[in-house]
Amino acid sequence: MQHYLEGLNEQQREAVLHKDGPIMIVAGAGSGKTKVLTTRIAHLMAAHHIDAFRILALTFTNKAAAEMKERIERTLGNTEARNLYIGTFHSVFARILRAEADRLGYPRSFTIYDTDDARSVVKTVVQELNLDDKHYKPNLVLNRISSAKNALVGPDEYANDYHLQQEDMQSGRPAIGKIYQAYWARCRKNGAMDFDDLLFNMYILLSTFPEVLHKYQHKFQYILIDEYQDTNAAQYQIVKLLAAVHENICVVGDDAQSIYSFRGATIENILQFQKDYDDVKVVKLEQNYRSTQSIIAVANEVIKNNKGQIPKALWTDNHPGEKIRLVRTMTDNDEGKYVADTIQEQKLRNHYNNRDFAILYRTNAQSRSFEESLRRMNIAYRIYGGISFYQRKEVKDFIAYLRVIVNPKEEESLKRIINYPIRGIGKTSVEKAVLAANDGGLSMWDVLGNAAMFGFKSGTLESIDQFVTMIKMFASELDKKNAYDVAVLVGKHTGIVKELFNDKTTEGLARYENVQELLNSIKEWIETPLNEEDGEVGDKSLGAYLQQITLLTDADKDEEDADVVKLMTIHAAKGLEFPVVFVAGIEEGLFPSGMSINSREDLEEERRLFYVAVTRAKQRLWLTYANNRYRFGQLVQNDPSRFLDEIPELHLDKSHAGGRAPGGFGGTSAFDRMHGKPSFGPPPARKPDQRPSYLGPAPKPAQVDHTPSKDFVPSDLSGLAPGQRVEHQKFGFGEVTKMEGSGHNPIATIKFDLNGEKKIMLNYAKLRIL
DNA sequence: CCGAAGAACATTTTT
DNA sequence: TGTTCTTCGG
Repeated sequence: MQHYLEGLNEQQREAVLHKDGPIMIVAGAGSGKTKVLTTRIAHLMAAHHIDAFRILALTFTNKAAAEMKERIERTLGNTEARNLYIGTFHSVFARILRAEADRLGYPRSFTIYDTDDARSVVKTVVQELNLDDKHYKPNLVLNRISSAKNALVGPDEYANDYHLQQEDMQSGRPAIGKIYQAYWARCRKNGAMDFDDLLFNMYILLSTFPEVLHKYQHKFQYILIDEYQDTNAAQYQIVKLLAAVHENICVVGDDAQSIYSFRGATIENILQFQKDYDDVKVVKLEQNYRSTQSIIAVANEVIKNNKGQIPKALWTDNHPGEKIRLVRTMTDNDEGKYVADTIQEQKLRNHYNNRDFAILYRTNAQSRSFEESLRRMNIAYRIYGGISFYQRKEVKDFIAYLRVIVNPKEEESLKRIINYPIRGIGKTSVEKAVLAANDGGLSMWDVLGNAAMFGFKSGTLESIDQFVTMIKMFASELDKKNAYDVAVLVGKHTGIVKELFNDKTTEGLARYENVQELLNSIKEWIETPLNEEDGEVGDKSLGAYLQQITLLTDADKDEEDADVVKLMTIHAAKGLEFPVVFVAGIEEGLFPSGMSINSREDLEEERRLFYVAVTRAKQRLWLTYANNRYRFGQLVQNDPSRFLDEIPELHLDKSHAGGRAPGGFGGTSAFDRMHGKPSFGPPPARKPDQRPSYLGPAPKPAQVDHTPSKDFVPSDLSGLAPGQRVEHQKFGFGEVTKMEGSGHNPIATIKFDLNGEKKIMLNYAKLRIL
């Protein structure tokens, strides 16, 4: 009975057994935090008979949630854990917002915008306000709006806030408030929420509808929050509301691992937790079960340079382990090569598999040199982060169709697909529709549905009508068929799948496969069993599917045990562990990032990031940096990171690759002599079709300008046929040799007397038939 | 109206 | 270096 308690140490057990009232678990890296959380939930269910439906667990990634669920199932030996409310803040709130959408004036199947979508809405809004998007850069504006939302500052409040207005004035962007208002309104009109809205609207829902608040306050008898140090103000307020009745709130976190302040997270939440509730139980987990003593020592040495932490001492009983290897290379390419070589060597010497290695870096852009060298050595790898599956153009295009079917008010997706595949509704027509919509207070979809009233010319009108009919047809199929069948129908009926299939280039093939994979994922989603009865959660509609996938990262769909080296940013590595870790690019300006060296707060966050990176390693750790690195294609010099100076010499082994001379500059070492040359192998061969650069750019074929005859009048070209002689405004006289192209886009090939053979698009060019 | 080709610009980090 | 925006020719 309760065998699951046996593997716990004293503090862990204390955290698990504490039943009611607030508890804060300060959990150092690798101290068994997930184990405590899952055991605690299992214990609540098994020993105290708490219904799974009444437990809310908020995690940082979907993957962590899935893992926890699985572990609880294993512990309890049943499938009750499926009924837990467990997931990221964003996905759990999306679920609730879906159920309560009508109260906020949103459709149930509201669209969730990812960052790209949001950016593009900002851009349109800026343009519609007649502002310069060179000055009001969408990214910058969106960040500002995002921070406001994360601080629960709404658009009107923002626009009327003296202090914020002053700030925007001083940065020369006084119109941000206006943009925020317009952006907010546009999202509402589109029936869409961005990531931040999922939090903000959840807060609005709870704070304006007492009966809703009451419902969820009572429903969630126990609340657990992982990675509490990375919660922001909005999340904090929501949690406070939800926990107010039962006060059975358990937060787990480590202030030393707070690395998301750029996303509005505030370390204050965890530092202040004890003041938020009476009688907070505090448990500290300080024993590390993950890493060697050397690794823990280095982590501790570095992090102690930060001020204002919760006092704690991370220690371990583990093997002392090897010293940490510090490696300098000449360039980032050498760094890549060194790491790949070392992986190869370690595999042989210490019998590691590919999956035992991780390469961690500060920025996504650093992945390239590692990719290249790993590929060259035939070592399988996988990159996490970067462009996720659902962000690829072809996937997004397909998803846009599905979004429009479910929520036709949604303009971004509508604009994306209205002329894909090409159906003759071009930019001007779209602009016209948008303008008409804005003038009439309608949605673009409404305008398209009544296109005849808005004076489109007949050809366009026909295309629009066909398009509208098609979307309506898809939508009506949704009542009869499941999401997968409808998606397949969309692929067939629009011709997208066929078009991609016919593209036999490598990229075309990949695009085709991606769309197939998307279809498979829908199928899989349909076939996964629903949660038990819980009405507001489980529905297998297309709308629910779409909401869910936007919140997925590619870290979430890990083909587990694939034997590959993992490459990711340090942020993405949070919560993970690997036998062997390489932390790369430890240079001033890169790590710490050049953006963060101007304030103590930012710099300390970089240091915490370094701490996170180091503590991912279980057995062996390499720290690498390069003297020179390509940035924007330009070779740039970097100094070694200040963090390296904070590591006492005795923990380091510098013998492997040049080491690092005291004071930061190095003499020539064996490694330098080996790797000092900028490149390996034969010099890059010039592509055969490339002209040598000393010849200058290839001369353009001379063009003979033609002055049109005085009586030049463009003829009606609908009957144009090969053999006819024509006059072109610019190219002069010639003979039609061939006709091709489709109905509304005919192309004639014409052999000109003076300018050679050219292809002419007839509905553009002006020709006179002689 | 559409694609190709050149220019401009971009790098923190992510739900 | 790699992507996205703009321009231009067919």
